[in-house]
Amino acid sequence: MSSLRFDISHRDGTARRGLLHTAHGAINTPAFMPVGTAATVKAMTPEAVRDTGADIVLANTYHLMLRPGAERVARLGGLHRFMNWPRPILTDSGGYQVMSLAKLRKLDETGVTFRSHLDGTAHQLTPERSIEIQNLLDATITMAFDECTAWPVTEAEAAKSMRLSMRWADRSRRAFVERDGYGLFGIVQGSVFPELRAESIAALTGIGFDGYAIGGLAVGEGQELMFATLDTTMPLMPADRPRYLMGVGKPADIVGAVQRGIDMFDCVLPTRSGRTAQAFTRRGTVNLRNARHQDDPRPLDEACRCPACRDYSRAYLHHLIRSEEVLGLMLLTRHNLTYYQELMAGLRGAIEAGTLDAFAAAFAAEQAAGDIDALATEA
RNA sequence: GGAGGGGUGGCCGAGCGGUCAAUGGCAGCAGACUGUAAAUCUGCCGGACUUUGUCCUACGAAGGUUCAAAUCCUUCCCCCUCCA
Repeated sequence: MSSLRFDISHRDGTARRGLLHTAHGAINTPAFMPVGTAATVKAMTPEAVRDTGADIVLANTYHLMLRPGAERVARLGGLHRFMNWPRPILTDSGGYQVMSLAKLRKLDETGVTFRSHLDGTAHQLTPERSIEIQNLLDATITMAFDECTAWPVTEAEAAKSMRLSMRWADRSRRAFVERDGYGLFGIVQGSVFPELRAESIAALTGIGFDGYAIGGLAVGEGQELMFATLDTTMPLMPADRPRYLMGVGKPADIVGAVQRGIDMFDCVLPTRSGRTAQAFTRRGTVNLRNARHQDDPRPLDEACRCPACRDYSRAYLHHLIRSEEVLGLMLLTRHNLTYYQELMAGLRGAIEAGTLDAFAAAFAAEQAAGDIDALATEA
């Protein structure tokens, strides 16, 4: 019996619409979790994050252990109070940094020793320490410590990496302190190899987790391979527990993954792209830095309810980006996060209505049209 | 009046006889971004063409030296610093 109640209210094909109950409030699924690595969703106030429709945000063990330090956050009352986000928080275990900071770390059976990207000092992360840190942070959902298998890999390398992650998953489970409304998720690895994914799922369900994540995808393999991997992997995942596709993704990735039964997502794309001038829209992406917008008085997307679209012109957003003004980052991040959350709301509504396939088809058609002029009429 | 320094592609600024259509930076034009070492990174950036190449026009202006000049010489124009 898990301490995280997960109610699935609707199904449409293999997709599910649910509610995950936690100590910090409920999460509507399928859910998108904005990434707030350093205890902040960059360029956003927590109020603004909530206003986009987010129920939960993600923070990062590795970054927060280096600065400001897990013990300090604990002394200050935990992450929710520290960052003024009273709702659920999921913390990544540092497993992604095992991959992304490959040049700065040494890995062995015990765990990983990182050289801090901030000051070069050495810091060790083991499954036990990662779980302890996430406990100190007061994470609502704790992630097992794993190695995000890089791409490309041979099957032998992927197997070795996955099996290490499974041993670490067992240690993570043992280190986790059960509390009501808190949970621990295991992470399925195995790259794009169906047998390895199956072996990984068997290992994790044997240990028992409150939710199951799929890791090691969207690392360069491409959407087709990612979906193919989900197609063979998802039927083996426990049906009554939330399923979380880590690090995904582009809007089209999310739609396809929801159709395949994923309940939770996180991705830096809406926030990072918001800081690099790229806006996500129903008609695809728009680069607001492009000269074509400099004289355009129209809103980015007339139908969008976010402040960037509601109160400002494309020309002004373009000017802010060009001028490297902070407001430009704020507004575009706000818009992208709003777009992602509206997409999730649309997916949830479609599952409730039993019209997910039609929703996905309409989504794809509109994205393919790619005509951003159609988003706006002169105000 | 005297002494000296300098004028380089939109801007700043290297180069100081050939490997220079000319390092860098900025600006400009695009592209990328998927559990965030990212307000970052990459490409293009004199013109034309049959565009991993060829040909034009280019380093204040005009002449000159040289097989060869942004680079050396002469004159002129303009800017800056210091001394009177």
